[in-house]
Amino acid sequence: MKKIEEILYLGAQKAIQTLYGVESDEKLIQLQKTRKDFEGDLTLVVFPLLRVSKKSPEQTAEELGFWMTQNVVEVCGFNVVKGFLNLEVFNAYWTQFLATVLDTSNFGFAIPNSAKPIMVEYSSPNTNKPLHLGHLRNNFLGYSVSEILKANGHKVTKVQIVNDRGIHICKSMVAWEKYGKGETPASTGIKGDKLVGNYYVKFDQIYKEQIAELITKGIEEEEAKKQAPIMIEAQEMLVKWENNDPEIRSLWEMMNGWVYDGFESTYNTMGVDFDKLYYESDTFLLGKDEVLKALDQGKLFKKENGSIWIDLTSQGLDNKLLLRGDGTSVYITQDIGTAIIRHKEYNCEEYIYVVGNEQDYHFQVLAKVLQEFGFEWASGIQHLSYGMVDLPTGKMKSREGTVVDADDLMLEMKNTAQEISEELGKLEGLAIEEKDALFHKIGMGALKYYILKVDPKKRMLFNPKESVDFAGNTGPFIQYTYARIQSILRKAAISDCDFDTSSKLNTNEKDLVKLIHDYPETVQLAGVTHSPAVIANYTYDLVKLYNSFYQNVSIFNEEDAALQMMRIQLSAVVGDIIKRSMKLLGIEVPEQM
RNA sequence: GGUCGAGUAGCUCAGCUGGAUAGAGCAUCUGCCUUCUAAGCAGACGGUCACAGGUUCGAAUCCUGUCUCGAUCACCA
Repeated sequence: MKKIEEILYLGAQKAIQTLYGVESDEKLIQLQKTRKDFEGDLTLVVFPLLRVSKKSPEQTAEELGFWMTQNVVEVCGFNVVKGFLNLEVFNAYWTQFLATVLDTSNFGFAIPNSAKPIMVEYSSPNTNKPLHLGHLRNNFLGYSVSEILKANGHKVTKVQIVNDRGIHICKSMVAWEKYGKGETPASTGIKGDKLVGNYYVKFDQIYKEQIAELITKGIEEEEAKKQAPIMIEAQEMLVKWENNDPEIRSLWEMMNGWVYDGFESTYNTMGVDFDKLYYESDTFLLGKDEVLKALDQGKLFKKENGSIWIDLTSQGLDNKLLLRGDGTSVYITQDIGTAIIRHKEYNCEEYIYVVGNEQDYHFQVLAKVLQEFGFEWASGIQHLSYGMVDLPTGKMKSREGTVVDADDLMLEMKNTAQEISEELGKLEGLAIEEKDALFHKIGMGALKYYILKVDPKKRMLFNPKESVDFAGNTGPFIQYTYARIQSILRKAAISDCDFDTSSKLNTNEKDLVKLIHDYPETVQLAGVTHSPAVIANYTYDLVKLYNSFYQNVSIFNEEDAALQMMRIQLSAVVGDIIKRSMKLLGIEVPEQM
């Protein structure tokens, strides 16, 4: 079925040709949705046409409106307000469109695997401390963008790079060795990532004490930081690690293992997953090799102290260090190796890195470096740069203990969902496990929606009070509407009933159908802009409209059977779109709440 | 200081490649449950779209400058 925009565009083109003898293009024919306050469905802005018509705006609009009403079947009327030609579309177009949607599965989505393969990297935590609120935004974004790209027909591979090596994990290891007394997650009942995180904090504590002590002995602060014994131990441990010291390696493996167990449980609660995990410890050596190779090829330069650099000043960037003087690798070295391995293994056309905007410069450099190295596919590297999550009190700071733990937050959301649900008391007939699953759905729905409805690139404020709000523009509001629709569908028990396209749509219904009409474009827009917020906002608009319809129009009291069926089918379509849209956000939707 | 991003209602956010009187939610205030789930609906109140210029039939949107905030410019990750 041809879209009405296209039909009207072609109609307008013909009208202009006939009336003014001119070929027209997108610049001249500007169609847009008619604003709420005016009669009509679509509006042609005639200002750009005045040059051609050589008449007043009103007169031009009148002429075009008249011509189109006569010659375009779908147009049944028009009105003119200033330079705006408001066109009215026949009811039958909308009802037929609705019937088509009913016959289409996954309306608005592209055919799976019909578009270029894309890899999405997200999450990518350090293994020295637990996940927090910032990681939640990252994970929700990464997962959702992957789903949205799939809906746009892309074959998507979800990956993460685990930053499992480096000085940070050595710090936790040193502290555990010295003060851990053999504690394990099993012996303490503490979640693995939390336990390791505790020792990271412990390290910092001791480190500070030692610095203070050295300073009282008259040593400068700068120097004290270098001399603190526990820091020296950590650095020695890192060297041992790089030299494959078996004891250190097994301690490292054990403690990382604890962290992975902890992370797995957190990812589970979050409802995110990965097709493939990469570990920095596996990829950094390749990165080193590639850098040395490029040095041989004369693409890099070496300083006296042996450090290796790339000159990107011709590209508007600076000189960038790729390998330290002592031959050890830096952060970007590893990213170079990882990128190359990934491309070998998956040969994608686009690589999306979901990483905070604090690393904008890093990814600019990474793409340039890989291109300098001769990897053409590096032009497909894209940084999905998202803004930081702030608290009402300001930035999250681990030193000030204002970091919001991911596990704690998710549990709190679920508990709030439970409190509110039980207060409302609509859950009779649900088993305990079903209720528990429901509270999880609602709690996570609230949290994910709260975070994803904001444009990714913008910094966002996380207000704990607002986030547990379940009314208004929230996830639970959308879930609630879905549950309402399911209640209707259960009662109606629709079979594959014929749909009568002669039913006259009222304002509520037509508004809904028009919005449904926009769904495919919305999914595409979310895909090209990598923005779940586009889906979230669309869904909210749809749900708002539906609730208005629901409240103003009775379905089961309708005597006209065809009309009643149309309303039920309309509800079914809305429910289906809500469900699939929420799935794009990683949010589940309940049958009852 | 250089580079990048942001600034829209008291608060949190929408506003696509320029179009009509700038929209939601929260908060405050009014109504609506004997009818398909009131986590809802209908309404009121609330704006110098940071500021100043420019481009044009028309600017929250594009350009220039200024101000404010954030990020970044490490042999950190």
